[in-house]
Amino acid sequence: MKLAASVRGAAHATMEDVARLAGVSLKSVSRVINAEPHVSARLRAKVEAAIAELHYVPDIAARTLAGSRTFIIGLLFDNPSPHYMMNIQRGVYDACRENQYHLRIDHIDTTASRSEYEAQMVALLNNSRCDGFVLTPPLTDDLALLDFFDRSGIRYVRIAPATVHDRAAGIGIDDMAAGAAVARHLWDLGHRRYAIVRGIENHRAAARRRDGFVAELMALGIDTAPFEIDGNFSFEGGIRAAKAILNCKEQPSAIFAGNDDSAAGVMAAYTQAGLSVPDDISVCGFDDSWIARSVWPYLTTVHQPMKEMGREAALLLLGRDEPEPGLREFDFRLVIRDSTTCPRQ
Amino acid sequence: MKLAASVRGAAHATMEDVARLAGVSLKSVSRVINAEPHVSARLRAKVEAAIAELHYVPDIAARTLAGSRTFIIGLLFDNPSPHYMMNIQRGVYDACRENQYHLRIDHIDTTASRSEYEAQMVALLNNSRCDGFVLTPPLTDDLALLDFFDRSGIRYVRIAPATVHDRAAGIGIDDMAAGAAVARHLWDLGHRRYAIVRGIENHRAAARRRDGFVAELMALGIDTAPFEIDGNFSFEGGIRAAKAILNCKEQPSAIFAGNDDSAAGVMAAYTQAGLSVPDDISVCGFDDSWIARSVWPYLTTVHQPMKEMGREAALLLLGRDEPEPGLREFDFRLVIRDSTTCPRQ
DNA sequence: CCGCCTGTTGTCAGCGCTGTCAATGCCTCA
DNA sequence: TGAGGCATTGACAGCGCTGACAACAGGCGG
Repeated sequence: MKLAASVRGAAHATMEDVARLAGVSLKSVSRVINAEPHVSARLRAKVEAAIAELHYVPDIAARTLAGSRTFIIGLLFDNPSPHYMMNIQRGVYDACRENQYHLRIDHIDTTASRSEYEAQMVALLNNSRCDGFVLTPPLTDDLALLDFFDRSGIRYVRIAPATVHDRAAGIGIDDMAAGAAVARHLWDLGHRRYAIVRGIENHRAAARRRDGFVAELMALGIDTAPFEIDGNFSFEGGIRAAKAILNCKEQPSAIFAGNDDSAAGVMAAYTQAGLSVPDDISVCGFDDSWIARSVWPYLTTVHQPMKEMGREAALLLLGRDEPEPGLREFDFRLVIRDSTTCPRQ
Repeated sequence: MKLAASVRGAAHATMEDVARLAGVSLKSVSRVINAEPHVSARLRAKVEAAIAELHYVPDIAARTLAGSRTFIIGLLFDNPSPHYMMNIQRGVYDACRENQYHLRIDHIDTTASRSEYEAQMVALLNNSRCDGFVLTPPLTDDLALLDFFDRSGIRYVRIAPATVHDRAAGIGIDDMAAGAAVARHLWDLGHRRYAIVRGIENHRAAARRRDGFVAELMALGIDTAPFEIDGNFSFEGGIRAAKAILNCKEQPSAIFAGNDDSAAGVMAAYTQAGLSVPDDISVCGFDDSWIARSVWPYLTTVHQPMKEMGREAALLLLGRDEPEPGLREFDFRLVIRDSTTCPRQ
């Protein structure tokens, strides 16, 4: 019975089995598997037929040992929002699995002292080598880390890079435009007084969204600059920020938060203060993460295809050759739900 | 410079280097690394000194290829709550990393038809072998899956098993007692009318919490059985459940939800209906996941040390020998926050 | 004093694949 | 027609480790 056979560790087919069946050399099978050049169509066809017939799957351990690749991709993060990371992780993970790669997840603490920071990087590499790293914000724009990787000859792909796009491959959305889209949505609703809840300090992409938001507002003809305050990308940070906003003399009618977690915190604080979202205050988040639909009212936010972005990042690293530098831009989408509406008269 | 040397893929020390430095055979080094018996203390000390001096780290690929272990642990899930999974994953992941193991995450759809279901299991194993699986609910109590693993001679550890504890190792809390603790908390607050928002149907541990909750209420002398309705462990499910509860003739003053996500949904629906949590309705969740502190009011819930449980599960699988059957019980903790209070007069 | 047993250490052949280098066949151009 | 060049294929030596088995030492009873 097939099932039983495939299950009990019963002799998986090896490359040698394939070579024998196809009547070619071991090396030729290897060439086909690795899509190397200089392989005739006829040979390739024979080998592929044999592979299919035997259900052959290459052994990663042997490939790693013999070759120079590790078949591991690293995902590096230092982001307080688990929702955000989870979506990216899912995409990276899927791409890895489909290609017989493993995923390694590592945390780097960017707030550590300089020397501790370097120690973390060295430990990262000593611990176990990998074929490339996917960098998420704020690591994406951490020049020290990029320098370190460049010096070490280690490949990486940056998610949501805000600076030096010519430096390795990047995946992102047009953050300025996304911020502008939020501004237009709120402006069209009739809002004229705004507050901004910022992200974490070194998250450059979040800063660009804020810039796009403000620039669009200026273009639209706003008369008072938005009140700005840090929100730390967290629910607690959002609560603190909202309390600060509630203490302002001039109350805004709309708030743009750096991510969904802090937006949820803002909504909670307003609700707690006896005010209604969206009737008393419109709130807009960013990311369209899980939490955007785990709060009431459902959050108006900007959807980023995080999973697809993570997937693309991994795919770039999977190839044998250095991914082209430059930014791969994905589409964002303003998702209008229940947390934004027209301001009270 | 040390850093540069360790970084540029510069000849990692191999077992042979260690053997030479320690003046012993290759095999002896291998024995020390694998903690095999029949190694004298003196030899072990020499080898360990050499390992430390060379910063030697065994090569997983070589170990996998030569030996019978894969150094991969699989985490299997089919749970709609990402928060829950994330915490477990973190624990499993940490344990793997510390021990130079890899983590593989796989999804099994338990709602698929019987034949599709079997196909999923076979694919699981064909795809890439691993040294053992960590099973999370509802997979934990899926007898078909357990049978399949037993037949295939594959090791596994069950998280939150509700049945057949003698069948392989299990990790969990005393779910009956946890449900009872919630009952007592609500009862002491003065509540006498309850509703229960159930989890997903095949999640046996959730059913046991519900049983413990009801049993304790009976013991305490409740006169009306709680109204029960499914909540699907999701925010949306919680909203639907709350709407159904709001349609009841007899309104409860307290609701016990199967997990935090559905509890958050319940709170949102009540708030939306113009009612106040906790003044009009007390709500208690389960798990103490991220969302419990990402909603307002902060959720009263039961804390399970999910990360530690995941960690322990992985550790059991890491050893060379079959983990002892039986349940390892962890402590839960009722976390009283803001979503529960005394009922209105 | 010998043989046997237990505990300890070593030898060696691969695990399944890739990189290097060599061999082969075929085409082009002089 | 022959030399040179390129495309295609193959032979073979490991990668770093473990499993099977051999070898050796010291302690014991007879």
